[in-house]
Amino acid sequence: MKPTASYPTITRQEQKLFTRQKLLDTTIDIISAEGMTGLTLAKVAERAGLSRGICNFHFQTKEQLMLEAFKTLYREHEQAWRAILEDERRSPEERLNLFIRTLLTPPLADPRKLAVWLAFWGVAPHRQTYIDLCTEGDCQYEQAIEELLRQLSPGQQEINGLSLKTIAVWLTAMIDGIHLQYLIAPGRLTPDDAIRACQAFLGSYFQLSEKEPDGT
Amino acid sequence: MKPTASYPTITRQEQKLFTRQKLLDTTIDIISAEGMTGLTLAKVAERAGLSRGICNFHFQTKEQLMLEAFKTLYREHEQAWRAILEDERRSPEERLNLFIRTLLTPPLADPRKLAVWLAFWGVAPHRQTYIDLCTEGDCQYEQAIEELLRQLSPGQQEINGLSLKTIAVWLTAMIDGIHLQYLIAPGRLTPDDAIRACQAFLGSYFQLSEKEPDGT
DNA sequence: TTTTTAGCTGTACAATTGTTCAGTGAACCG
DNA sequence: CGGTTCACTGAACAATTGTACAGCTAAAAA
Repeated sequence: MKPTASYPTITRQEQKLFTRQKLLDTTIDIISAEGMTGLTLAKVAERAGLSRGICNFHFQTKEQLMLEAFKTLYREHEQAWRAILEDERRSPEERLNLFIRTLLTPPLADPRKLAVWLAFWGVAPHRQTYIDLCTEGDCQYEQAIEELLRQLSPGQQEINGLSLKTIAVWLTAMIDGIHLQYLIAPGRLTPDDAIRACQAFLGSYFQLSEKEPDGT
Repeated sequence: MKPTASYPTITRQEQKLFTRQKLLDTTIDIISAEGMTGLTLAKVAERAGLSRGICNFHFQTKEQLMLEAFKTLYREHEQAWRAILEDERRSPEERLNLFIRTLLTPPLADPRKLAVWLAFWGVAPHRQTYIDLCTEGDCQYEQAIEELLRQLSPGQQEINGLSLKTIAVWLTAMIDGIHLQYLIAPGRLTPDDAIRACQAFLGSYFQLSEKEPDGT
């Protein structure tokens, strides 16, 4: 199959970037559907409609391809939470609520995407590079949450003797745990319930107005 | 290598069970060290000091071997929490504290073991058999926690409008999330901190006496 | 003892793996 | 236009994969 010869001819540079991205997308799709053990360079190439050696051409090695796919995932995630946490137009409380809701409901928290995260995490403990990536990404993530919590409780550095950083770490742990539950025990925990769990957890440290979208 | 010819000769039946268990242990060791992608029947056989076809002989297929290893893991885990949660000699509060501490500190919560859990979970979403196993195991687990919470708040079916079951699910989500943090961001969350997180979380629903082992 | 049984060996096999690389043809540029 | 560049091809590679199975040997049974 040849490069899609569209009307306004695509430059070679664009074509390369386009193919590269397609390979990354395909990689994530396969992992999502079949898990880490189902990922094969041949499969990626075939599914992308390209030739066998294409992955090595773009990424040299399979390891590199996986790492790059992982980075893509992290970038998407970062973009999502930044858009919410750092949105100055909303009140801190609004942001926190929206943040929780966004992370615990589709499209961010859909089984397909979560499966990829889990698959990568399952590999991460055995590769320092992955751990480094996680550490770096999660650090900024938690700092952003901490910052939001700080805005939520102006002046105070501690709540009930706990630093805001600690509470931020706890919240991320809780969110990750809920994601795991979604995957491992589908249906056990409804998104609404999960949101309530986080709000209840935070409610014991901050005064949050119960926001009911609609009354019964 | 021949079967270890000990002094009191081992029966054929015992030998078979022994070998079978050794293969399962080796499987878990390899997954722990290299992840799911590092698991190979040849490697298992070699590391166990046995011949190539041994895994197929005992488990027919690789899939079966993995499933059986997963079951072993679940059994160990179940044994651990049952010993604590159902220990009638301790007060409910003691049991809850011990339960949390046990699940969040070594030897149960050591990186080696957690890595295996994570590796299996990473595969689970793609095999119904695994999910079924998880669902079954987790159900009993959560029911046991719920029962303990019930003993902790006698008479009440709800707390702050939340069912005890809901709180039990939340607690397991929190514990899983902490386990994930241990692996993905080692050192970020200390066991002491993690224990405090759970206690703080539960503290907003139950009256628990802060148990300080030693004062500074 | 002799015969039977069965746990295990180790070779063999087809399939698949990640990776290499000379070749190709279209985009690029002077 | 004509020469160069380069994204991509696809056959070939050695290595490794899961699995099958005839044969061996020591335990069990007769």
